[in-house]
Amino acid sequence: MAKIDEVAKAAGVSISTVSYALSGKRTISAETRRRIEQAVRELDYRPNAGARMLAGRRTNIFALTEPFRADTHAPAHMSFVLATSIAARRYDYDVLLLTDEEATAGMRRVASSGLADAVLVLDVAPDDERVGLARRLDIPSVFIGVPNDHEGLVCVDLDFEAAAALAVDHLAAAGHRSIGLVGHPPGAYLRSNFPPRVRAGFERRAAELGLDSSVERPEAGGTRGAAVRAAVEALLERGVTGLVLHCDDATHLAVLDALAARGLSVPGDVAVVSVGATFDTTSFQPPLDVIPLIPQASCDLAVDLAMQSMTPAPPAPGVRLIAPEYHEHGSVGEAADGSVAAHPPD
Amino acid sequence: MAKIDEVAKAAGVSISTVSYALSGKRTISAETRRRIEQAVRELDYRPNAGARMLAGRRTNIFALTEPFRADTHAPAHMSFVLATSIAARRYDYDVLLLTDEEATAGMRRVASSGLADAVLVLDVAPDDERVGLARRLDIPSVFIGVPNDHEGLVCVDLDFEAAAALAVDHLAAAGHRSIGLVGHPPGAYLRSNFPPRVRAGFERRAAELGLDSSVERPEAGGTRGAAVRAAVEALLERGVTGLVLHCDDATHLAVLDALAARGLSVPGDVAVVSVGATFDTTSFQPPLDVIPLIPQASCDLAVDLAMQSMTPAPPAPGVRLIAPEYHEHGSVGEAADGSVAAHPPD
DNA sequence: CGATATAGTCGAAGCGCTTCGACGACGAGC
DNA sequence: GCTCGTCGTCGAAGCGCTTCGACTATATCG
Repeated sequence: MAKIDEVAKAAGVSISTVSYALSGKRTISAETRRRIEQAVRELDYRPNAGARMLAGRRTNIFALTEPFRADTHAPAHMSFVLATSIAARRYDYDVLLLTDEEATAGMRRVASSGLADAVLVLDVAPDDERVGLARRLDIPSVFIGVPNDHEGLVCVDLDFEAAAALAVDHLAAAGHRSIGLVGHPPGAYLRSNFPPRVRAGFERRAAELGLDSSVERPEAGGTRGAAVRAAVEALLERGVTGLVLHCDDATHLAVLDALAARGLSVPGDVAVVSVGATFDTTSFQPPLDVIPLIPQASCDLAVDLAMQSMTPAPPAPGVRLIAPEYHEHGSVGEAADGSVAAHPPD
Repeated sequence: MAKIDEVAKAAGVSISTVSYALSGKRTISAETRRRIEQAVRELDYRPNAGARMLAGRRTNIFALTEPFRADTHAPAHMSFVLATSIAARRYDYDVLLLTDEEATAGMRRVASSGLADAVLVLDVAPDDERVGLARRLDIPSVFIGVPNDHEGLVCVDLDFEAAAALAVDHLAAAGHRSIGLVGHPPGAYLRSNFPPRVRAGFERRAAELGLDSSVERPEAGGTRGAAVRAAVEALLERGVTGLVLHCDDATHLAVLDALAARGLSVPGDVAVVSVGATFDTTSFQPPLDVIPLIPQASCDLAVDLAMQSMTPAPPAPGVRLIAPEYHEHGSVGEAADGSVAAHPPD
């Protein structure tokens, strides 16, 4: 717990010189800097956080609001929290966690007590109460996810619509004329911002290409995949030969099981593409083509934007969509009827 | 962003009176307090965090170190993070998250820069590098989990040994003479502190009661429960009629599937007890008896101890084990051979 | 009834840092 | 040779709060 005056004394310079050497905000001679750095090392000096906040008007802390509701899909959300935390550390920022009811109230508290320099908003609902609050806050915020009303906000996310459209493109290019989407349960469409966007992208592109399309949104868990099985049955009965999966890993498994139970092979009889997965789709049997949701991509960008928000030239409000990437793993084959269209785009 | 001097002026008192009224550290007349509180409300005053830290030598922040490694079981760990955060808020404390590589290095950084008042250590490995560091830190720490070498540390956890023993007691009381443990995969016994404790409690009590006992530790995931099925087969071949489950939810499902596939019913043919689950075991088919791991219990106690660590009378180092509780849901029946022992111990 | 305790309030001294303005030294330009 | 600008450094003024000691007014006691 050495203090800056001890460093100054050890290096034979004044307190302000130490401060400038450490912050780099004024030029310091190489020799002086060397002596200061050595003193810092020898004394294991680390500036006091409170003093730094008070004098520097900067906390080096991001508040991360992530409700962690009971129905939150833990693995995906944990990935985002982790990715945010890692991204923040690149700029020497720490992450303060606001969960549960405090996810909203804490934003106000933390902002007006000057505990954080910016707020990162996770697990964004379509109609999120943190939207209005963010506009009123006197520190910047960045949303990872896109609420319905996002005017004036800085948002970052995978382009889920484009991702779904890209999946449809690949199925269409392989000759599939009737395709199905296995989506999240209906409840998720109210609580989360992205399931509706996947669905919209899926249906729009299918319509543009003149494909038959259907959507099923089975409840996950429950009686051991029965709902998923029923959903798959329903899609197959409508003649679907290409499947887009936007759901959790257990539902992925259940879909593959249901297909196997019907004696259908992937990609022989049915083509399958996973969209927006944060988990590894290559460990399924068979490995699945995927347009992944990469937390690191969103979180890195979000943190960059948060940093920029604190400069004199903050980023313009608006939605930054990350372009989807298609990863082939062999789960999409030519449609059985042979009426194959052109090659997959790109 | 009103400041304390504005509150003082609005209430017609001095700055120090406002401070004392807000902290309660000196007596303030009812009338004065009323005027101050009103001014605080009208100005929406909130003390500046940095100034408070600097002057008060207290951050109102707990550092929470939780590595979130790649193989971390997300739902369980998220529950602990959430429970800790909620418990901390009860004392007006915020939680700063240290993940990944920073889980260790961040402890040192946060402690010596005075960014946190105490450290809460999650996801404790048997041989955890944070143990040595915690001893050297100049702020207190509380471990949620018990490392092998815990001398001088304050630790909190479910009494996993007693929990496993309690499960064995119930199986024995129902007349089961040959019992099996389905534990976490072998790797988890190195990374986590509690699987070995469950195993030890299981084997010790089985030996004390003169039961035949076997342990299987199937790899989870992978080829769709094949390892779990094999483990169950192996146990059944050894004549096991009572099963203790200490594993993730997917493995629970796989075990029940494997039993069903053999045409065995629960509790008719096989008795099943789940130990240390953080998930709901009543949604299985059938609902399972359980000795749950309740994150809230551990985290509340941990936060209480952390608070007490900052008083002039810190808690004595040592392991605080939380007594296990048995919840009956009908998955344990009398053993088939009829040689039933006494009733389950309370 | 004077000595003493107690309640209620205030002023001022920090807490450890950042940053502004100033100043000396020195090289460049005229 | 003198002025000017730049580089490197320093002193000191805060940042907004907590807390110590002191002071007044009132209550308590022998």
